[in-house]
Amino acid sequence: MACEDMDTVSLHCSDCPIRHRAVCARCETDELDRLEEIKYYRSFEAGQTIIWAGDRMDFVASVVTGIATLTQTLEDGRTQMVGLLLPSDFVGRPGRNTAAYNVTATTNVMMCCFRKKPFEEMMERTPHIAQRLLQMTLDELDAAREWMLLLGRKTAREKIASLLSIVARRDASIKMQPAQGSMNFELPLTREAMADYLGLTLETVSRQISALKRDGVIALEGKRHVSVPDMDRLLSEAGDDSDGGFLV
Amino acid sequence: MACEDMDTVSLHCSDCPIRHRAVCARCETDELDRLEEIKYYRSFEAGQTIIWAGDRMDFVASVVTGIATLTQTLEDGRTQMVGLLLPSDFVGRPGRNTAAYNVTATTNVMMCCFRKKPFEEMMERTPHIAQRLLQMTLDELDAAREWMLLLGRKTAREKIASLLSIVARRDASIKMQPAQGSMNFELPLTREAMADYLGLTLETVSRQISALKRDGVIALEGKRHVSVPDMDRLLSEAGDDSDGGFLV
DNA sequence: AACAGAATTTGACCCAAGTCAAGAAAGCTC
DNA sequence: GAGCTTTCTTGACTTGGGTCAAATTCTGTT
Repeated sequence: MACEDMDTVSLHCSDCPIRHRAVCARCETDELDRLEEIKYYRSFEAGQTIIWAGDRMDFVASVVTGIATLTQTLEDGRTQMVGLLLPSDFVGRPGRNTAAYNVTATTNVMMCCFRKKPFEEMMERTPHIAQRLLQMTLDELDAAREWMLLLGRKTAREKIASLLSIVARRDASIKMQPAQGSMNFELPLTREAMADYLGLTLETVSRQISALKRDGVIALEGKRHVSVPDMDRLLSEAGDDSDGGFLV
Repeated sequence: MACEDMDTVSLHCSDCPIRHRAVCARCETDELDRLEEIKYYRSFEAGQTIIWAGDRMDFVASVVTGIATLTQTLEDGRTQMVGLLLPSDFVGRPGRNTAAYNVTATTNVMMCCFRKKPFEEMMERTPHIAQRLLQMTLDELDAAREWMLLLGRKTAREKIASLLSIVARRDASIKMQPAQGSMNFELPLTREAMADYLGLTLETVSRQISALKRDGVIALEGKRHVSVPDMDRLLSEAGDDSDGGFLV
């Protein structure tokens, strides 16, 4: 009935370099053409706001390349990141037509957009799409809850170690490698964005990164390239019960 | 195609005093009988753990009466609440068979459970159920993100004011009344549970409640009954941009 | 009504992270 | 490569909320 490996087999647009995780292709091959019809591309420069909270949203989209963030803000300007969008991540909410969060490009971003109305109609015709979206949303909810534990109960050092291991894990999964032993990767976020992610100030982020470097947990080449000699050490600094049910 | 007011019309089990928000009844009346077949009730005493993180989960459920919490814990015992389950809230994750969080009854709790396998089969036959669950999960995700803003960026006083206004709003919606003007309600949580919700210690919770009382924002009768002379005042203390897109 | 145990409040003290401020380093453009 | 701007680091100081400890109030129970 359902596709056997829904998690790995996804819709591959003919001209997108990524596989959109939203849709399972094997089960719904006859829907591919329709999806092609309603899609279009938009690109954004680093720093540009893609969507303002409260804006009318007439599309849903997949991130093709680059990194974007979801943020929320209090009147006095305090801001909290509530989502980090990497390539293949899904943006938008079927069944709602105004955006709830600011979406900002932190690097140059290419998005593959689908007009919302036809996408929703397609969801009604092809139940597996709704089921797949439900899976993805549940995964995001788990990620949000892990993030809540981080925000509410972890120390600054643990927060930084957690963020580094999350980025390392995502990076490894893109390269199709296991996240263990020694690793290097690029930090795709400024210190300020990291602070907004972690509920800290950028000064504290900087200090804790320096401390982890001083203690030999990580090494830096330039400001953005991180190498981790021992992932297990980093994970234990993060305070997680190693099993790794973690994400975004 | 879809039911017009999916949010208000929900499945009403013949002998449950609540309407389960998971399923739209108007569209799927012929499925009611099947749902009756696979359901059963379980009750739990205050303080009892309903599900341990990592346990095998062979059911999904609706809370019928009482209050339960989802919590996550670090090895050293620091705990963070990541979900608050009030009557009509849904527990469990179709497509996953181990629990990710501890579920604990904070009051006596009655749950209406559905065996997972048949429930999932029903989801495949009746697409609207998956769509309804998707809506609910997206709502929960929004709530989680609002909660992240609270955990990451609000002061202790703002956190308390936010929690009180959330409880007030939920309480009002149960009583089918608007959440404005002056209100009274019961606090269904201990100071410790509030602390776990807010990422604080119970001492800080107590101090901030005393401060809000001293400043006339709230009044207490006993330890648990709260009256709010002016909801607008409370909301402004909470730091939200009044519009009220808030929840759980 | 008297006791026991839990929940809550309050006080005194401390420290992790915030604030403010000054430099240093890394990217830019011309 | 000189002169920008932006990003990052580091220092000095402050403070909000944590910790530890001791009342106080609430809830039963007998």
